Amino acid sequence: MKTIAIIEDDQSIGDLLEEVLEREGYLVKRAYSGTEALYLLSRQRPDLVLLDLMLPGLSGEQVLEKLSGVPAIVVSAKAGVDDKVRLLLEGAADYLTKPFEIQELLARIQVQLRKAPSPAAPLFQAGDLTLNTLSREVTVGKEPVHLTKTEYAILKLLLQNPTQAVAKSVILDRIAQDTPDCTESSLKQHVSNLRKKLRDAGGRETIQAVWGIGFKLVLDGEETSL
Amino acid sequence: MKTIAIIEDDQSIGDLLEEVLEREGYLVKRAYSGTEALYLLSRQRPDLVLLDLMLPGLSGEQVLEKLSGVPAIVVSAKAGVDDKVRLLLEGAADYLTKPFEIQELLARIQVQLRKAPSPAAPLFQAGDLTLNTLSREVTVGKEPVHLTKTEYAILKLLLQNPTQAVAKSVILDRIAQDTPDCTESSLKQHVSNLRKKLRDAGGRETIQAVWGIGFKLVLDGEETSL
DNA sequence: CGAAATCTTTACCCTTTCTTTACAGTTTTC
DNA sequence: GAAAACTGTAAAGAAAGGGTAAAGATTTCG
Repeated sequence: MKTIAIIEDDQSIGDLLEEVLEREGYLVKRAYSGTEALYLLSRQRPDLVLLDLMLPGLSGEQVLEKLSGVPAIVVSAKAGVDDKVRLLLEGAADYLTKPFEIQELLARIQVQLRKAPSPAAPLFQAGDLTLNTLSREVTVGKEPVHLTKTEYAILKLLLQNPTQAVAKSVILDRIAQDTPDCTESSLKQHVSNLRKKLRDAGGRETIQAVWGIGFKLVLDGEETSL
Repeated sequence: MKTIAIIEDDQSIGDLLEEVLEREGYLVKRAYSGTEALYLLSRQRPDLVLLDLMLPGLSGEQVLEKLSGVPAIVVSAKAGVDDKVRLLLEGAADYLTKPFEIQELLARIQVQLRKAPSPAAPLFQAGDLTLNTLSREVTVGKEPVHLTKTEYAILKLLLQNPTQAVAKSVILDRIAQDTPDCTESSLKQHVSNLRKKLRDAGGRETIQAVWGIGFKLVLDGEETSL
């Protein structure tokens, strides 16, 4: 999901934008002044910024300087060519004059986002479970779950083979580099801890035992009658 | 020198564009129909295409499909939102309605060209942290921080992969040219020193340990642990 | 050379993680 | 139906990892 920061002091315009963007599936952050914008940007890096020029606090131009890589679409009532040219040369990715058609804005947002270097999101998902192999973060819904190295390795292996039964010997094999001394009896302990953490984070029971074999991930409320 | 292809059937408009662009220092190629455009593009790959929509032969849309990566600014007399949206979503990088100010076109051309070869940002930022690879300066907010060679290398590596867990072995690998004898135990010492310097300069705690793996940079005030 | 800065090593404490042991509940097998 | 084999969870001790300080080793630089 892409994050878009709306930097706009006019409440009603901002509300409208937020509503439209969220309906399109974007995650929206807002700031109402230049200084607030800088604070917002310092805390997190959105994929795109919608920037109003006439801001209290810092001017839009000053905010623009601080973006360092995040594309910005300037949305302004200033229709003059000089303003457009200046902002575009100063780093704006695009410039739209108010009033504008919301459809055009959405299209131009897509243009900006599609050229972002989307580095093949290394994400594994199943149900409300998400595992990011880059940040090594695991979430249940929106809830982050802290896993140990071994638990992470187990869950990742299961997520790579959803709905398939994974033999205990295979699991031990694959996590051997992380946890060389793990035996079958400690494995069941890890699985138990893992299940508890997922449960505590609000997840359904997703790791199921396969009798005599190992474990598997169940996606839906499916039952595997023996 | 950048090459721009002008695909425009109107001779006088094309001449005007060519003259202006050449005065700006671009190398200009021309095509007067859709089919000619495809031939031109098959022979050489310009850095940017200026594309008129109403072409004899193939339509602008059809040309657009064949561009495969070359950014295109559509220049058209069609001012309707539907046309704009359609073209932008089909791959156009920008859309200008005739008549337009030549200055704005030049600015938008620069916008397209400047982002072409991902210009190896000399600046890395995260939160209130800034690292300038040209001057080798690191600041927390406005406060300059003096780092040793090793500390600088570590921080730069983390800033290049924000929010990603970076394995200790990877860090050791990447800083090996600067600090060949660094081991895991000395690495944690460097990280400790680095954290202390950033802390003393007023920074938040941004370098987080990933248990058993290495370290990562946290942008938000997000918590991964516990 | 000598001083300062930098890097590595050692040591210690604390936290996290892993394995083991124990025991209760289930399923299978005979 | 009972023994055997397997699973699930808890608790505790063992092992490993991380954080920091201090001291020794090395390099840098005037």
